[in-house]
Amino acid sequence: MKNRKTALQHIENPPLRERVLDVLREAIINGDLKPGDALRETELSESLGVSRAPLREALQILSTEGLVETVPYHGTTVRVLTKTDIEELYSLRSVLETFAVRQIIARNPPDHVQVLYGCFHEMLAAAENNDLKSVNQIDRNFHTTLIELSGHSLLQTSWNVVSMRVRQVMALLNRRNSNLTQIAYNHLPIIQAIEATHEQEAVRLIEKHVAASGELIVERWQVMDGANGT
Amino acid sequence: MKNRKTALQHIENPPLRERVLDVLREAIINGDLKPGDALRETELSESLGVSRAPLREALQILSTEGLVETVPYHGTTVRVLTKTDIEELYSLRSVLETFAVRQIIARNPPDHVQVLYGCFHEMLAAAENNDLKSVNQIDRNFHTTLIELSGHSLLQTSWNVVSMRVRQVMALLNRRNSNLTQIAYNHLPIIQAIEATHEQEAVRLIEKHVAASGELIVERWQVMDGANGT
DNA sequence: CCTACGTCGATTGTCGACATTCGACAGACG
DNA sequence: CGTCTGTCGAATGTCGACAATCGACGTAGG
Repeated sequence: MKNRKTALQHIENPPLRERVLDVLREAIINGDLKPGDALRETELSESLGVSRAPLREALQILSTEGLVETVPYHGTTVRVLTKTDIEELYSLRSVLETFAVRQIIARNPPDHVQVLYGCFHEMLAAAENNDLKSVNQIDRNFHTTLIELSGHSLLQTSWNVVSMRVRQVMALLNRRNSNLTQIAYNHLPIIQAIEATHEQEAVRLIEKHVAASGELIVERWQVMDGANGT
Repeated sequence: MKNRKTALQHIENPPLRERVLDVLREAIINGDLKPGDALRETELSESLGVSRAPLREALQILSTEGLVETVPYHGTTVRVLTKTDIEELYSLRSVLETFAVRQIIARNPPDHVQVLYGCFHEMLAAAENNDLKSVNQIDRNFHTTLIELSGHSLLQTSWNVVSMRVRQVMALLNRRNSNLTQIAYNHLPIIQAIEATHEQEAVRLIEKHVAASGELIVERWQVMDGANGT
């Protein structure tokens, strides 16, 4: 029985709370649950077919992740995003990704750039097929990979929170009619700068990349938010 | 009844889970609960005099905060800190504080430096009284104030996690026999650089300040960890 | 008609009991 | 004697029911 070659897939048995958590997170991130929506415990637990206990635990986690807002004795709602929230989101994202890039260059590990090039080529292929959904997914994957390659687990934890909120924002305003191939090629110089271990250049490019993305979002947000504010 | 002048204190009525959370957090941060200690639900709920439901919710939150580690069906333990954890902790802390300082200088709001000077003078007074406990508390307060003054609520959220772990580490190796007055004066140039809006200088000083603090901790950690590792 | 109070309903908070999981020990088998 | 298997116990996971809380509505009083 020892050292069996055929690596059988490990069977997971996650507690209910994990399943519930994933379902709710996806729903929020995909925009099925929109900001401001009330998450009533009784209602949700019935429609999910679980009791309130694991549901509440899932909501707790979502709350600390910042995807929902819980007011004691008053319930839980999907977090409403303001313009300030988005600005903060992208500015912190820039800080974290910048740090990741610096770490990658400092550790300069072997064949890590290859993984990034792999992402790039995938993205390019998807872009040429005009496959918006895939491009978005690979784009996320690229940035998450950047964080992972830093080898900094605490950074990764912080990133998860930021990353999920970015996904939520993106889902609420899916970038249509953009030049996908252009988006893909935007990532190339970043990879090259990392490969060449040009820290300053890489940092500059990442900051520009994230800032551009953020400004695009904030711009569209203004339109969506409509006529509130001065 | 309207516009009553005497500002009566608002009476809080936090759910049990909040109380439990605070108690456990304090216990971990203060070192009453040491890394590796098992947090058995039945045991804890009885000694705290609450049922397992609010206790579990508190543990969930501590888990996402990274203070404890929960393995499904196996229980919760106080997170064990490795040397790598501490290095990561202080490197991320440096990134976040640096960002905060840049934000403060960029927004350059009125009389914010005064608050920092206030912290400094308090710390100096405590240091001259050789009051280690107060110095530590004011030191924490100084850095938290720095984050708050950035006006970046998302940064504040991320900071909380880092901050609590730093407290935990500090409690496990309380810095004895240090020159308290020296510690206090270390903060002065940072405030001055912020006041003069010298961004580069301020960033440099903060990085140095945090790095020095981190190295001191890691050094002592080596000793405590004893004879494990090569 | 307006204000202030009391009541109601809906929702969250808390509890104790039961079900499930998993490691560890002990015993049977080769 | 070593290995495998079955059982047991202690812990977590889940559930349904009850209690506490708070806003909103309706009503009595001025």
